[in-house]
Amino acid sequence: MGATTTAALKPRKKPVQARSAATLAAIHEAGIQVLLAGGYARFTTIRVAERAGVSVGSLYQYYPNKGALLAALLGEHLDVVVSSVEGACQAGTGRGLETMVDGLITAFLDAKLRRPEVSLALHAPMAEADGAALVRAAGMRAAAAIGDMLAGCRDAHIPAPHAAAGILATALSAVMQAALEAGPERLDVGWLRMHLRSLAIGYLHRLTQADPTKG
Amino acid sequence: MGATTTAALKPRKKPVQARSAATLAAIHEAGIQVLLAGGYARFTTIRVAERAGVSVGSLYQYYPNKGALLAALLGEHLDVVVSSVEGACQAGTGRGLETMVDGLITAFLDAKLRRPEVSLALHAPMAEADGAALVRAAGMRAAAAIGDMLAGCRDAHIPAPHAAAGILATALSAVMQAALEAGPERLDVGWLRMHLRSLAIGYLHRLTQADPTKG
Amino acid sequence: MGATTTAALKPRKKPVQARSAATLAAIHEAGIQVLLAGGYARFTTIRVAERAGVSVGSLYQYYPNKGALLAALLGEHLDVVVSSVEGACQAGTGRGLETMVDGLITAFLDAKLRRPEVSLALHAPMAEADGAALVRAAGMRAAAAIGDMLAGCRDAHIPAPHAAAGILATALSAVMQAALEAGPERLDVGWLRMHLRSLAIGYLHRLTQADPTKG
Amino acid sequence: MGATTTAALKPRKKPVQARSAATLAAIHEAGIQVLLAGGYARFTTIRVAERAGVSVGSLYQYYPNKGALLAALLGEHLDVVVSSVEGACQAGTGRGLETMVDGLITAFLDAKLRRPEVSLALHAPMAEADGAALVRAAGMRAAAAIGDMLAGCRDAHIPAPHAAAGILATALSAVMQAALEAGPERLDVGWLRMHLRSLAIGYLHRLTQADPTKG
DNA sequence: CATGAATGAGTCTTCATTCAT
DNA sequence: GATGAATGAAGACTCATTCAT
Repeated sequence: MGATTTAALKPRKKPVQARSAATLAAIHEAGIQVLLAGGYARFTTIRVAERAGVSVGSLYQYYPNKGALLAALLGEHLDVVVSSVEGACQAGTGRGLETMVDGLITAFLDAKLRRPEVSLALHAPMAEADGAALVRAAGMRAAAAIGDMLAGCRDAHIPAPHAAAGILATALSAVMQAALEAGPERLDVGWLRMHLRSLAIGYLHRLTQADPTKG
Repeated sequence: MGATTTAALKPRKKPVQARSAATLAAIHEAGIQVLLAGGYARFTTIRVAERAGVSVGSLYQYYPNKGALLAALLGEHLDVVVSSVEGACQAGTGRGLETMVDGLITAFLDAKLRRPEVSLALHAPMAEADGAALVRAAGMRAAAAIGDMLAGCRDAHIPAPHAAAGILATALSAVMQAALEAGPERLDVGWLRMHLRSLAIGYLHRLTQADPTKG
Repeated sequence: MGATTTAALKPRKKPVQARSAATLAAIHEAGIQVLLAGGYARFTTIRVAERAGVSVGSLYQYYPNKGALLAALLGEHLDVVVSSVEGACQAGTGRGLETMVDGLITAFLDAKLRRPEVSLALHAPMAEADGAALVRAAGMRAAAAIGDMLAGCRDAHIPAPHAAAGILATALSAVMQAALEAGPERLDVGWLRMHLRSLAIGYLHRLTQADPTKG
Repeated sequence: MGATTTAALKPRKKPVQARSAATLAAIHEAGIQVLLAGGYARFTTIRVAERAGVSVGSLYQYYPNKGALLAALLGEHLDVVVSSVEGACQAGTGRGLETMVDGLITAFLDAKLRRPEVSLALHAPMAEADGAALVRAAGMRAAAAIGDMLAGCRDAHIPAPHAAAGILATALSAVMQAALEAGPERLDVGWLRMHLRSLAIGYLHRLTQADPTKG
């Protein structure tokens, strides 16, 4: 299903005209809104089109099917976050552990908190079939970047840095998501940052000490 | 909506005859199978009934609606895991930090790995509306138990133990789930245990050092 | 459909034992209650059986199908009313017009108001296929009795008394039913009786004057 | 439940394209046909759509649910009849009793006999829950109009004219309906008119004489 | 005989997708 | 290109009826 699915989920055409770009953006935004308002279960093409102020037909001009739209929504969000993380990792290369982690977490928090509702809206789709694949891919990209950074840590030797990076990425994402789910307004960013930091540094620090024969 | 939903999702009747118990069990198992085979999107009452070898009508004799079946599946699994964790927490009360964490992780791993496919099957449903609520509730139960245990740690003072417990539970679950998703066969339990341990101990240890003004 | 239907709607067996009679009565009463509580749409065999405190199986011991149960409910009620009317008509034979009408209306009111809820409960079923046939038959019985009575009126010559009787029966029933539907508590019996009387006497009286060439 | 029901039963959208109008009309007509052919019990959305030569989906584009379709069918018919009656009542205002009654009955007969099958088809639905409410409302509109007319009768003082109007409307409708049910072909309109006239005039006339203390 | 679990045909309703205008 | 009416497969759920226990 891999190749076929992937192909089928590609957007139909690139917006070459200004109008197209605007329409595409409207659909995009509408998708998030619909997801937010009614959950994954009420995410229908008609509702998205209505909210975007276009007809279903137009929606299908841009996306060959519902899955492609969902994939686009997910893909963009994941890309923003992962790109941000990748940037931080490049910037952090060669630094000390705490500096690395600080940069990583700052980038991650910034990316996620720019539009917290988007993360909330996409939570359910991320768990389903095609979504999970995209998430997995994004996770691997992030883990690769983080792993590369960790491998070149100046003041600490982290064994199996790419494996550790995968675990780290997973843990940080989950805690972040859980914090968002408690309600954007109840969110204490300083508190959250502190705990993510403790989690990351504590974990990595511990890895440098315990000598895992494996990993 | 809380009460209403909860009420609407309650199973319809307890099996009083032997025949019923078998049917109920078959439906239960079939639910997992269907989820595993086709994902949440293909989880339909008809398919579940077919796989269970009963008619749709029978399914509806035990569950008032699809959501109730899903809730039952989810609820049972979550209960097994959380109960296991609660047990470990009670047993770990008054011990040292590492002992506590070891007990906790062992219980968690045992519960999750007894039937790894179940965790996989239930991943998507856990993200959707009603599922999320159940997960949240289970998470809180677990966090409460872990927090209580941490509060009475013999050899370390963990500030705001219940908050830490919540984060810990989230992180451990996510890493566990990700590990399962990589494929049950590719799973190196020893390796996983080590990393969960490092994550937990590293995090908690760090919390005792850093002096968080907040939390 | 006539003969077949009729045969199929006959109760399955006569209650020869005391227990049977009690069960039958319970089912009967439960039928009315269910109709009253949920309307015709919620009138299901299971609900009736539950309310009667018996199993569906037992219900089917007494009635071969749902229609038969409904027919029995309807039939009994119609029979009570029509019998009462027939009695009044026999008693009124040979009297004057007003005496006749008074007797008729008293009998009708008495029969209908003994258990007003029953009339309400049965309103919808009376309009449906099989019900309508029973109602028609009952109406004809009543019209026959009333017509016979009218034919022998001492102080007035009513042309085509059986035709008039049919119309009278229809009109009185409808007004009665409408009055019940307004709510049993809001019902002013004296007022209702007066109007039924005016309707009947006024109509019949008028018939004696106008010379209908036809009828 | 009043408001809710009413809202839920509203048609979904007005046809803006020519194609839509045709579809809507076809559905409407098909609804009557299905009711006539199979009775209320066989009135299903699928059958209506089939008979209309459209898909179920199309039906649901115009009516949010089955009840709404039924309500529309019923509503239109009732509105035609009541409007006709209202017109006659306005025209009859200030006239003598017999003139009034003649106008009323003519209007009523005309409206009902324009499409006798429609009345037959709608009989059963009129007795069920939502139908009954519509009928009640229509009855009140008619009674109000008739009552207003009667109140201004030139040659007769009718006590409590609106109460009398309600009873009159009920009686006339019932007799009319019963006459239709005997079969449209067996219907002698002259005969029916005469009896409706006798019923109405006889009743009203009698009311003016007898002095009812109440009503 | 009574019970109530099981059946499955039949309903209502939704929604991704197409295509005539 | 845009529109939105039409499609129809598919899903959730009900309920009359049967029959093993």
